[in-house]
Amino acid sequence: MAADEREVGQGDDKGGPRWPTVRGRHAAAARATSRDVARAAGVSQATVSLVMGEKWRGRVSEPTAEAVRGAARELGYRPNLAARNLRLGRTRTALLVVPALTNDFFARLYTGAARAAAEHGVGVVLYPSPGGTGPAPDPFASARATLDGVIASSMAADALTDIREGGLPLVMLDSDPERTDAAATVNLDIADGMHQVARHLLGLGHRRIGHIAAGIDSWTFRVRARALADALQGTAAAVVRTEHAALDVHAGRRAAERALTGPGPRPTALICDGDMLAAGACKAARRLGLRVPDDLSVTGFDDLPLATALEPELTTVRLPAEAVGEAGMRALMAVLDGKPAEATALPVGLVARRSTGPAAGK
Amino acid sequence: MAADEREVGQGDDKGGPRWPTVRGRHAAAARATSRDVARAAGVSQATVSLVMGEKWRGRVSEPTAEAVRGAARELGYRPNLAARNLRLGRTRTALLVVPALTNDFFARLYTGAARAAAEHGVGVVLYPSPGGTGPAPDPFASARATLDGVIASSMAADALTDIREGGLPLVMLDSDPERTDAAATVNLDIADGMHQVARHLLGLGHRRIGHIAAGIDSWTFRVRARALADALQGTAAAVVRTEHAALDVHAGRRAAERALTGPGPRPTALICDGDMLAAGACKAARRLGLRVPDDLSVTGFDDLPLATALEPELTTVRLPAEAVGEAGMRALMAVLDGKPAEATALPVGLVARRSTGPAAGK
DNA sequence: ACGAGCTAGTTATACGTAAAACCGGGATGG
DNA sequence: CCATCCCGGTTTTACGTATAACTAGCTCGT
Repeated sequence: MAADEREVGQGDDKGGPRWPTVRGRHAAAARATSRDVARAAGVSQATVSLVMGEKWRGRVSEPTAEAVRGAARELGYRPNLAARNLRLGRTRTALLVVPALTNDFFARLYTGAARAAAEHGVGVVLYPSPGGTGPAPDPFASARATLDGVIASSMAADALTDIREGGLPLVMLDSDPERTDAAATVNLDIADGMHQVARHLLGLGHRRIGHIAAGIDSWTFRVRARALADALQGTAAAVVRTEHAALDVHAGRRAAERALTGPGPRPTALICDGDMLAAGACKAARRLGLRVPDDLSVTGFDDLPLATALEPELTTVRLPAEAVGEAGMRALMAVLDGKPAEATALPVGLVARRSTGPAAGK
Repeated sequence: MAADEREVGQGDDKGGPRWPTVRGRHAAAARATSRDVARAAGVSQATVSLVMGEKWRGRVSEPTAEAVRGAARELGYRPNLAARNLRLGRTRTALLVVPALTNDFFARLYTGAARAAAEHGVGVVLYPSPGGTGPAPDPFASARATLDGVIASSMAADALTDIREGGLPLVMLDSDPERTDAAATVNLDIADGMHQVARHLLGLGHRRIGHIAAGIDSWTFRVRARALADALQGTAAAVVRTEHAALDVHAGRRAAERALTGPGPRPTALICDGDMLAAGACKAARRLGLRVPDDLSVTGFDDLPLATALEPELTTVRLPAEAVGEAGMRALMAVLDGKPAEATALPVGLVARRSTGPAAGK
């Protein structure tokens, strides 16, 4: 075939119209195509596709297949994924939307999602929704690949409307299961986690509890406040103080100082919506001359590496972030396979360490 | 054209061979193509392409362009990126290879790279090289997109050989600038950082120094050890003890215990190759009844959020991780624009906090 | 002996986009 | 008054792959 006589990456030599080569300036030395491999192996391009696609059993003889593989190796052939994606109409790529990776929870979530994806032969593209400044482009353009589906954390709220418009199968993480149009949801049983914290502190005799809450309007934090109230309902204990803070140590310290120095009786325990906040609360206690856990018990949420780096080590609620990512990816795979939507809730567990103790002055 | 008469997502009606639709099972309700938009707007597909590509000035009249935009909006048209990538032979996508995102340094590095990429209208795909178990697929397959270039941390060593074979423009981060085939390199001035640490401790009167080193064979850690030796050369101080540890709190604590309880005179200061290790060292000190910084000074490396969460706050070397990511991405963009390769070195700075103090028993 | 079935391939599309080349017709210039 | 240029498009083609449909040659059962 005339078209097959051309050199790798060169235009053909017919008299027809010539197009300048529109490759990137660094075209990686004109990659070999399946046609180049075919020519080198003396077979048709279709045969190369068959062999490379592992679908050649009973279609191509072993010697021919080996010749193709040899030629491919020789030429350093790698299939052009853009072409494959176009042909197949699917990319085996999922988009993961999270607020920020510098938050360890989401980094772990990504890790789990990536692992589950790899098991399915799927890639993961990230869209860290730009909460701060910076350009906030179309998530789909930002993820420069066509996508098969999307997994989104409800905390990446600012990107969600764009994403719904994408019309792709969507798995929501940590979102209100009551009111979501997602194909599936994966949640943590945050309410149970908060109940465990409350029971733990009640058992230690605490009656006056402070809540250092995340100053973020997100389902998971609303659930925590409600669950805490529920758990203390009908007991001798109560939330005597609630302070809101951004999710970092500094903000946590200041919120804890407010909680500990405000009017009324001082809490004997602080429940914090995150380990960072708890670390801040510990610093606040130290500043105020309170010992943890003797004078003040502190609990966190997340079980970051930080929790065991602190002194005393933090009593906290372990959130299985990787499991969330894995479950989310598996749910997406199920949806893509046409299986019915599901709402998964993963258990969380209190990890009692040394930052909680019997209530002081009981 | 007969081909233009077809319904969205349907095959044409000619008598020719019919192929079953090979789209994903969840084909997102058969997305509109540029041809559909063209038909709706009463123009040719080429015109749609012109208008959507923002290259229509002087080629398409304003009313026509507006009609196209209207039709596109109406149909929810989004260009098929796989097709665009195939056509253009470039994807505006870069691959970032890092060891793990759960390491805050690399999470920040990613953040910076993603920001710089967004400024160039480029997307970033991650390949967290699987240091542990799990499937370790071809990085290029894992990133299910064709790529314009690669940015790789030298710490993701296990993936590097595959990557070089990809033949893509490569920017190396934190790698030996002497011996790399990368198109550009971005490094931190780690040696200077270690010199600053050494000077700081020398100034505080420390003479016996322990080094809690990362048990990872990577350029950055080799540089640290060498720089530390250099800095102490010709002074009254010396490294009296070196212990290696994995980069986590627990390993750090055990290494520090070895360093503090081993034979010979006890170090009065521990220089740690990471904040996690330093946190472990602080725990070791507490276990051994040593006060930080009164009895033992401890320094870290990284300046993680952890550094200010600890008590006392950690003296450490701030590594501008985001700047590394940004510089790496900018270097890649420059390489792709055909600009000459460069070797960038970014400054690092000591942050003196409370975990270091005058040498005990001087 | 001969058609059916199998083997080992080949041929012919089509995916959706970008853009070079082409083209009708009105304005313009000499 | 005719050649030229510009405007506003259209036609055509190629990117590289996957796969349905076709086919030549061979085997085998009856």
